[in-house]
Amino acid sequence: MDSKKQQRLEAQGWKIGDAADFLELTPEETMIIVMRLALSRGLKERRKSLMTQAELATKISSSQPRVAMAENGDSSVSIELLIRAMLATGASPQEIGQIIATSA
Amino acid sequence: MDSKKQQRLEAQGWKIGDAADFLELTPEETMIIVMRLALSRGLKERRKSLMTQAELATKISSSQPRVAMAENGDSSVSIELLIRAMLATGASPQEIGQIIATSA
DNA sequence: CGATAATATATCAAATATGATATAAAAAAG
DNA sequence: CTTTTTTATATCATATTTGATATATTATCG
Repeated sequence: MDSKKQQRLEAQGWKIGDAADFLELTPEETMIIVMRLALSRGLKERRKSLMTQAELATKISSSQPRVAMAENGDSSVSIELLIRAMLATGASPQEIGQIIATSA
Repeated sequence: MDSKKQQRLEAQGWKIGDAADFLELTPEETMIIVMRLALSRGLKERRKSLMTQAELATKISSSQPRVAMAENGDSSVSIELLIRAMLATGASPQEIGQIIATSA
């Protein structure tokens, strides 16, 4: 992994490093992170074609900055908020399940 | 409820529906709750054949009471903890995604 | 270009989720 | 039935997640 991407991930609160550091993550921890990133990406893709971050924020009684953090994979955003946001874009449980199923 | 009784009640001005209607939940709120319950059930099923609640708690650095709450669909348990617990029972992201996809 | 809209980053108090602990209740074993 | 194990419920201090706000940065458009 190049150091710029690493710096970005660490700035977002993730514990990502080189191969040795990476071993400190259990497979389960890695799977959770990958699921969250998959949901983030899916959210950004869906939302962009439908509405602004501010509009989505209103739909889920949240704020534009939090939607931005959700789409950027910030570690302070819960999986539940990611799912709530996905649903607010019209995503079905099937689509959400598919994203999780194919994330790792 | 049989439809005759419902018709009688509605004729009297009552709005009869299911639990979601009664609680005035949006479709999205309902979906989230159903997802959580599906994960709870899946967790309980998987865990029971493999280990005790106390053993699972240790695996996810949690406590037996919290695992009990997770399996009983307590609202104070996050979707993330449910997923972490599922993974600790050996469930794959595919299986977890499948549970979510088919929940609603 | 300059203006306007959209998105990203930082901070914060309040709400929610957390593991731990004690212990009650229920189930299983003997 | 009695003991032992397992699961459920209650409480609590701590940690995390939250929406709100201010504002910086970036994209869009005229």
